[in-house]
Amino acid sequence: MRQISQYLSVDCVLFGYNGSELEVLIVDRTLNDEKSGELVINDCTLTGNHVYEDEPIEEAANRVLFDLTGLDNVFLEQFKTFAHPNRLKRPNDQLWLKSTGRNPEARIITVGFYSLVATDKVKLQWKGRNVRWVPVSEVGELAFDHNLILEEALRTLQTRIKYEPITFELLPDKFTLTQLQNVYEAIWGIELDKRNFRKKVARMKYLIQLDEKQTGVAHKPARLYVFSRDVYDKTKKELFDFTI
Amino acid sequence: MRQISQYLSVDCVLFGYNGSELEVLIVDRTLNDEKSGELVINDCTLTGNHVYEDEPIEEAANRVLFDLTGLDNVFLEQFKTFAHPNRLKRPNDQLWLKSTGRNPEARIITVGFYSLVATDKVKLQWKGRNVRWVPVSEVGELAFDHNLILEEALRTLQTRIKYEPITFELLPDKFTLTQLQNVYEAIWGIELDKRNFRKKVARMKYLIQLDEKQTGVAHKPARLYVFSRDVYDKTKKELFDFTI
DNA sequence: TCATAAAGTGTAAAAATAACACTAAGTATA
DNA sequence: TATACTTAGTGTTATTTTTACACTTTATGA
Repeated sequence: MRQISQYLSVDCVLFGYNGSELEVLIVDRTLNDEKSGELVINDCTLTGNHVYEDEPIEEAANRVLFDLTGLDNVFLEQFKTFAHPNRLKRPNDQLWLKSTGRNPEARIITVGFYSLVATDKVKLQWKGRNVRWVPVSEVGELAFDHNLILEEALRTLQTRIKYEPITFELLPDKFTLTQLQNVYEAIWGIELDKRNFRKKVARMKYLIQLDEKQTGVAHKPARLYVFSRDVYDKTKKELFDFTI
Repeated sequence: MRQISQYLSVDCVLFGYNGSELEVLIVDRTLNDEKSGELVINDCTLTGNHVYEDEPIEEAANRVLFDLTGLDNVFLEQFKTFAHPNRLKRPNDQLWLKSTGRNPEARIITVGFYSLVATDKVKLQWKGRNVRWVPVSEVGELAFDHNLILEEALRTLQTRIKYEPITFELLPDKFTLTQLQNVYEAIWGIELDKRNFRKKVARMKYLIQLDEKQTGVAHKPARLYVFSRDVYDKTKKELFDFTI
């Protein structure tokens, strides 16, 4: 077995929620011709970066996230690795690899992570590149194999929220039950019954009702809730059910 | 960004079922000193292999599986990637890397797959190395970070069988309900109520009762069942439930 | 004070879960 | 050939969960 030519990177699919739709963080990728200055590449990618030598991949993913959002200790989970030898063989991707000094023949292994962030906690910034939230339903063609990566991340998210209380990560610390319901609806792309939804979450002990209400809304203000990780950690063993 | 020194491999956690316990395929790793002939390494690993240049990782995983079992089209799923820079820094692992001509300083990225095979369909063989089924509960210390990989694979399996009908992969084509129940019990390490279990599986349309019975057993013979992938594929959209 | 807008609430029928013990049907053997 | 052995196979009841469905409450703003 000989050493093969390859690189290691992480891609972070950052999901956000704008109050009505599920969004994902997208970065512009532009390249100007060295001589003519002409714009030769102008498309979009997910957020990602290479992994430093001797850097664990989880650390690399956290670094990408921190550089983008200034946030630390954010929900971040590895979901799949993409390493097909042809994943970056489209002309623009080859051009891009060359322009950044990489061997375009090499395999680039990327480990996919997804992350959930409450957009109101975040001020975006990234090395002067244009970063922005885009509704998942409006994401067009992305560079590399990033459409595939986004699809897989979304599928993972849709499944994961059925069994794990991670939707809170997309909301402000204090939120209303309607907001919580909206998050599920946005991720699954379906509508849920309000009364049945509330009956269900009423069973979640880790959802704590506050003595506070919404303010500044032109209608009956809603009660606010918080997610208690403590209560969740204490009770999650009981929650394990043997559904087959 | 410069090219870093690293390798890409796959590790396949092959789960089997022996009729009462969940088993995993384990390989001996031995190394003799070149001069003295003395046995310097004698431990065990999961089954895995490097990924060829230009080979997709799924293909590499299938290749490992095929070389071991002669089986093709077996259930095989990627579950996690392990790439910590120190994952192979124990003395025996360093020795092993050197002896196989690899730079022991390099990072070895391994993509973990797990697979379910009905042990009665399999005749083991692997490049003259000693391969054998070991009950998961009896697996001792493994080389590399393979105990961690096994743990993660098992955790994934325990979760996955709650929501997806993959336990059939561990059984002969025709199986009894008791055998099916035993598989769940072996994977979860708990006992289930027979009557309640049967009520539950009775709702699975893709579980087809045959007009056949067990033979050669010294007691009332059980009805045989098969899993119908066709029926499953047709109904699985309906099965998507919005449990939160 | 009235219009507007979302919050918040209950019931009944159907389905799923959980706990629990005996009879049936083969083989083996005395 | 009768009996022992062993696992297969089955039903009920109480509780919980799910599903479908519509009106009242409470704040703001005009």
